[in-house]
Amino acid sequence: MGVSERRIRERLDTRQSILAAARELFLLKGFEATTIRNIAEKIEYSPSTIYQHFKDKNEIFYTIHTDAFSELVRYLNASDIHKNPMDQLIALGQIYIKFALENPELYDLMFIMEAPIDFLDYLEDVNWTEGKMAFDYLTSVIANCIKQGLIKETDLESLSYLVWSTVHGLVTISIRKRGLKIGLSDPDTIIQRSFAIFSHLLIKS
Amino acid sequence: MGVSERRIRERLDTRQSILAAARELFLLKGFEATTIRNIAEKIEYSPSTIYQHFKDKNEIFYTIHTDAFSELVRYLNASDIHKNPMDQLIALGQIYIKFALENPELYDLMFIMEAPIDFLDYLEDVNWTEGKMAFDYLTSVIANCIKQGLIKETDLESLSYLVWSTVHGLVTISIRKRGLKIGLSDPDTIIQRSFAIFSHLLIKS
DNA sequence: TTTTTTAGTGAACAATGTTCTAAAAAAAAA
DNA sequence: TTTTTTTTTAGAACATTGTTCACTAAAAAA
Repeated sequence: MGVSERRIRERLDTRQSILAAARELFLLKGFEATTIRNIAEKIEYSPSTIYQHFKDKNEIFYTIHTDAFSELVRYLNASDIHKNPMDQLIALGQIYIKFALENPELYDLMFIMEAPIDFLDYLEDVNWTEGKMAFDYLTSVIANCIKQGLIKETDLESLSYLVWSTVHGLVTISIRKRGLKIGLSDPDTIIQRSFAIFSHLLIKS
Repeated sequence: MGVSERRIRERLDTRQSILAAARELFLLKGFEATTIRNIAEKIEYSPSTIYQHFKDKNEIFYTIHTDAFSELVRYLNASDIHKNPMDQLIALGQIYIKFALENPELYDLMFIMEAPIDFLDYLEDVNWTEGKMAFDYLTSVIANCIKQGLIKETDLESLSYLVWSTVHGLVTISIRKRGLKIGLSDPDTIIQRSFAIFSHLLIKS
């Protein structure tokens, strides 16, 4: 009898609908303004039902954050069309920036907000798998660059951290609205230009 | 009669005590956990008194953020002991990083959190004076480097933004706890190393 | 048909930022 | 000194938040 299978399926469906509603509200109005009651109303359940599927609000957004990482990684993988690892590295940076600028709220959730990391802390999980995988990918591409003599040999970990930090810095200043308020050029343009300069610095090294 | 002067002084005193209490609680427990009632209790006033001095919680933290900028700028000014603008630029970066790592909560408030910028939005103020002044200082030092041929001539705005982004990225990954959870070396060390690599890239350009 | 398990609800709790009304205190005016 | 006006302060109240708990309805298993 496939009855228990159906129940599992139904349970997964409501879980997914909670996530979909949460994500939609989050993209529309942000984290704080997305309340459990909002989500419940949207899926036509009572607020307490949500707590049957998620421990708390943080877990909901940790899950959304994980999904967003799948999307980012899918994006990043497109960089492997380049044979030359230096080209791939630059493509990687550009894709990363593009993702951040096109999905600022998701980027915020993944790399700035406290909610997902707080949930990780609650799990007493030391490993942020999502982030680690993306970082390891970057590291491997940079390792190829060094191996082929395209970048001067230096400490791989530090260099990878530098590259990540740079693109992260470029986009977060904009996302957290520190760029505009300073009378700079259009965020997108200045980010592109700055990244171009950084790329040249790397290549020439 | 100096009575009104005294009243103004007293008013300023309570205002300052609100700020001091808010700052202390904030450094101890963070933004969310610092409640208006907490602050009121600490200075032995009722919560509503606070609203006679500040429009809302955001204004309190906008003010703290402004004070923190004074401190940062005082720090940064120490960089002018260097005659060589390239040395000064590197010192600037190191001081900036030092400030961020020693005052992570303040740095967070100044460059990551939404509260101060939200208050700026409420004021309909387009200019984030505090940030602009610090950025202009950086820009002027970089301009000197270019003038003296120590850095290859490029778009000044983009290069300044790149330098700021890089150090900002280096420290914010750590502050928002994305570094540790990835199995990297000790945050302080890796930040130092990455910044050293970045400095070399800049110099050689 | 009865029992057990599951799904779902509504009311309630404590805490939050904020506002409003009224009291108390201080200063100014008489 | 007494009265009036202004300023300070407090306390209660409001709407909203995340979250929990005791209970009901429904479905599945026995």
